[in-house]
Amino acid sequence: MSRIDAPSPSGRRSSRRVTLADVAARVGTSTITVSRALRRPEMVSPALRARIAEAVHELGYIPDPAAQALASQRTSVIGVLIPSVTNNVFSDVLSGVYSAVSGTPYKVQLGNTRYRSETEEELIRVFLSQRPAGLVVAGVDQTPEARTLLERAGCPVVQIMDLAQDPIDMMVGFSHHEAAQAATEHLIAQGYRAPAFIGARMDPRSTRRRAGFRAALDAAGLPVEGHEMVTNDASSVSLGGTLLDRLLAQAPETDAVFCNNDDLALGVQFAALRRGFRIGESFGVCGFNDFEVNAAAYPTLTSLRTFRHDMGRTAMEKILARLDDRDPGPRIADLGFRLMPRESTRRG
Amino acid sequence: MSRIDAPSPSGRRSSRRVTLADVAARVGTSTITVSRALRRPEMVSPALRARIAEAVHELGYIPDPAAQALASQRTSVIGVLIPSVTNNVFSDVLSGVYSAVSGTPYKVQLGNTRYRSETEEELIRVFLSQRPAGLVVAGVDQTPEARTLLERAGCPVVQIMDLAQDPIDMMVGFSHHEAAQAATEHLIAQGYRAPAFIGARMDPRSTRRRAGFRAALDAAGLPVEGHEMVTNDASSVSLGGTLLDRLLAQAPETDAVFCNNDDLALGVQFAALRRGFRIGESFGVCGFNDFEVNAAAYPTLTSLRTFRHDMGRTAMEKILARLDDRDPGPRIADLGFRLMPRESTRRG
DNA sequence: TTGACGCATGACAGCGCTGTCAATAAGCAT
DNA sequence: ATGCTTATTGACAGCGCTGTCATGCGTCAA
Repeated sequence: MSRIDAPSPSGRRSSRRVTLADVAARVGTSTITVSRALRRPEMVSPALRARIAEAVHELGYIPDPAAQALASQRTSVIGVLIPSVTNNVFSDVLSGVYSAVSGTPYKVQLGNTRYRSETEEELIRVFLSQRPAGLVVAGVDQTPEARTLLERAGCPVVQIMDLAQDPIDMMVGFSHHEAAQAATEHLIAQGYRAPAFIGARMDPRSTRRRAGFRAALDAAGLPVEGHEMVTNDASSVSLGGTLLDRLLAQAPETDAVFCNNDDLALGVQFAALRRGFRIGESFGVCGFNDFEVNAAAYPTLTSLRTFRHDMGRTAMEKILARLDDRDPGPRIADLGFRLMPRESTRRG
Repeated sequence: MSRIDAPSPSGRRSSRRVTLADVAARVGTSTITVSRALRRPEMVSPALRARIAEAVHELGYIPDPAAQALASQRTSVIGVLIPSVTNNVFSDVLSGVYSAVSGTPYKVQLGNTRYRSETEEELIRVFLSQRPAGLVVAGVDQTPEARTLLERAGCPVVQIMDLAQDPIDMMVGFSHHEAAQAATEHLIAQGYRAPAFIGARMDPRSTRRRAGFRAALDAAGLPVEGHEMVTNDASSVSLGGTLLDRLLAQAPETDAVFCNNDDLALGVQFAALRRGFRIGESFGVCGFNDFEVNAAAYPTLTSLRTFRHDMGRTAMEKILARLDDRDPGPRIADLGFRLMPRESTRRG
């Protein structure tokens, strides 16, 4: 009984898988040559290569990733660790990731850290056990253990969404501190004299944004004390309104709000409309990220545009470049940000 | 030279992987017993099991998924095929998927079909080549080839987001036709006499929603002709405003709009505020899905709530139940919908 | 006491592929 | 013609794990 005719041991599948051996038998060559024809075509003569390609097509051969991984000690899986799948920020990043990876033989595997570093560390272990081709992690604030694991990963690693001086390997992000500072300076420049900060889900990046807000107030000689309203709860539009209520109870003189993100800013704006505030004139609102809704909102909502899609795409392109032995560019890529002034801070 | 001491052939990794053999050697048992202790603990005596667990912990053993997959002809990967990673509808579904899968040994692998059935079919082939433990696909409108592939997949398959009479295997969704009809009936019941439909990204589910809209108008004896404004472009908030402009140019008598989704509805509402319409009174707006923003919007936005998180979670629970030989419940799960009447259709 | 039975454990092969090294043919300068 | 390099192909083993079947041992009814 030849190996090829043997039924699968478990009998779970009715149709036996088409293997390299089947293709090789059809062409009359060896399995290793078929393998090479598929993975490193330049090593196989054009004539043989064509016959192999034909047989592959006729038989509908698809490589078994598990066997490839086991034999080669590498996979085509690129792991992406993000804190949330519902946060629009990360869906944009993901769309960039997928746009870069589509058309390549690599696959994305997502890990949801839920904003918890223990979960992140655990997921890193799980991913590494798969010998991934590359890894993308959100943020620069990994635990020391996680950092060590990643440094020894033996594959390209990109930290995204933030910047720091000591990349594990590569980094694609922007300065949250500077971006928030620029936003706050805009409020001050527009003449608002009592700007406040509203924040939810105070992760490390949000904390840096608050620091940028404080730096701008300090530089302008404006008081910070009492002009912040933050929570660690998950962000939402309605929470923006809630936090505005609390803020105004605490600091009624507030004439502008810089929000951690656009959801909160939208919620603030809806609540301000209810209160009859003249948004943009006596009351300024600025968001963060600049989602598509901002330009359509009533009034249109000032924000700090971040390049989330580009971050995902660039991170993945750097990994792919390294895997292909091409130049991945600078270790640290600062994608910057851009102030988008709109009606909500127009000042008449 | 013992096998265990042999250097890895490629030398790519500095630290050799901890294998089952290492654990077995430490405990003084065989690899197969260690394997069983981990996968089917009831087959191993408690005493041995405890010593194995200790050795696993001390050595930091993590199984190699590729080797497991190759030997057992099954993986712990559950594939999820969705049309978009940025559409909030699918991020909610995903969060449900991840909530069900977290804590289990299964991993989610995402496929982005980009609303194209050829891409979907190709991804199904790629996923099947990995022998997934289960598969989740969006919609019920697979190509005949895709259907055949999925029927022969040899693993649990769940179609989500929609309902039909002939599930490939299992189905979790709701009736888009009935939901849209209910929304339109609400507009009519509130006294709007010239309701229109606005839609973008007219995929099969959107098309069924339009059919529901038409059915409601027909039943009420109201004209459909000229009261629809649709596009196949991707949906966005600003597009809602654009489509409203076009609609009003075509049918100025329009006194209410039922939108394909909440993004469009929000855009319609913003544009209507700009035009000075009295939203909810002389001009009604109704969305679809009921995102969190709706309840906070100004005015609050009527919508049809769908249970997206639950769809993802239920689909995954059904797969996990089948994998554990538990009862997955009915083949077809109708999660329904719920009208959420708010200010935007209040009628004074 | 004996045979049947179930439980716990082990030996062995092989999943489908690729790394390594060997073999052969072809090309080329001397 | 000779020796050497380059291009093309193949043989073989083994990646780390699990399915299958075999073995040993204690239990229990007859």
